[in-house]
Amino acid sequence: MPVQKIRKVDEKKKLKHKAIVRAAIEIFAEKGFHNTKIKEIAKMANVADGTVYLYFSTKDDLFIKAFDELISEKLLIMKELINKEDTYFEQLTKFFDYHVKLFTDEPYIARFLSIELRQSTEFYKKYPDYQPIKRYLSFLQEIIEKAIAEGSIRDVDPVTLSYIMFGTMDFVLTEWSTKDQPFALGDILQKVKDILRYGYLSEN
Amino acid sequence: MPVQKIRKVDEKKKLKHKAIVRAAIEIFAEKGFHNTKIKEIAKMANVADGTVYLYFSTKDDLFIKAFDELISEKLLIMKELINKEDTYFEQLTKFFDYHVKLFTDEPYIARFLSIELRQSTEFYKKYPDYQPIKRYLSFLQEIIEKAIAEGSIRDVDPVTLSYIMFGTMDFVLTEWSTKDQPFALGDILQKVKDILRYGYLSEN
DNA sequence: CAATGAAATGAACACAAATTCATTTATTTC
DNA sequence: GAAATAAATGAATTTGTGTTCATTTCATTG
Repeated sequence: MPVQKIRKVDEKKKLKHKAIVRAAIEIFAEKGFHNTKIKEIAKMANVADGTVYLYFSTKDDLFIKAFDELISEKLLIMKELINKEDTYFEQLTKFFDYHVKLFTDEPYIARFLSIELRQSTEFYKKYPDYQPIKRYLSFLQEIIEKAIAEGSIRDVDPVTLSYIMFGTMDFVLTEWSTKDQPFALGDILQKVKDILRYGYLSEN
Repeated sequence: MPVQKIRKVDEKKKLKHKAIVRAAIEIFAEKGFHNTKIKEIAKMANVADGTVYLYFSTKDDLFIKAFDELISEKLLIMKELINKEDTYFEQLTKFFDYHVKLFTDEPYIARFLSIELRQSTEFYKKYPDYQPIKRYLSFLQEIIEKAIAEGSIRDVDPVTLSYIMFGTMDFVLTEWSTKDQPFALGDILQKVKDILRYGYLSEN
């Protein structure tokens, strides 16, 4: 097997690719898909407008790939973090915290997630295969299934619970990021976890 | 007090206004804000392009007013329906059902709600006063407060519970409407209510 | 039933922004 | 280090669509 020569161009290519994606995420997040100009992304990534089209075929393509990379990256970190927990119950509990942490560590990320979720309705028709949240939800559902098997949570429908968890966190994060952080995320998260654990029925 | 003469034009005006709004809701819902052309709305409402601008100052304005009217209408119906329930606990329970009913009775309505929720991030900066979901959430929070006072649900934070309920229903409806009705809404709704009532903890 | 004014029309305008491509610059090869 | 190849540039092109406004149609009034 011949030693693969590492060409200078290839390194550069990867760097540019990354720079464009990062810039894209940031600006898409801030302004939404339709208010984002390729010019702006190019500028932030320090490349010419045309260069963007050497790496991505269209604006749609850039958006899709940017989001895909973001989700993949976050999912990877999530799996690493989660797998350190001893029980599946703990994994489920920590899922809330890590999700919020991962999608708020840079302030624009949460906005990108919520924007994307909506935009996806638009993309769904054009690109039926594009279901970026799916993997993320599947992972959550697996944890739920294991926690049920473990006996630490009761036998609820994993899909339903995943919708509740994700839908809630998404709405909370959307409110939070739209309204310029009107409430302490940690507090509300604690309350969410409490309600979802014990339900809202009176104890008696 | 002189008897107000009902002028033919005034009636017509109201009719056109309504026709444009209805068309707007339907097309915005189907295509999202940016993929909707005024021309199309005009066509569906059976008016000329320019006529739209006699009733609404800009496309933004039309979108905002259309959504406002939709929410107002739905909220009104919701209040009527809900007030027939005897206990606040029942009101809270039925809120789920009515919400889903109201936003799925015409197939595009749910999509409009979810699109709007997202778009609002974009509009929020331009029009800070525009917070259409607020009234709806407030109403839900009032019911929660009363149910707590009544003693039928435990003393949870009303805002948090309203986020859980709304966020969950919104995500469920988004999935449902995006994916061309992949699951029976009634079934999943039942499961959602069960989890939120009793929580996901094991009974023992 | 004229005369007046209001409402409606839709072709034309203006402009923003995605994409292209002829040209320039950088990298690799022998 | 010269020739060949690859990458990058950004001005120019193209396209799409929100909005305007001169003109036409319709409604009201006395």
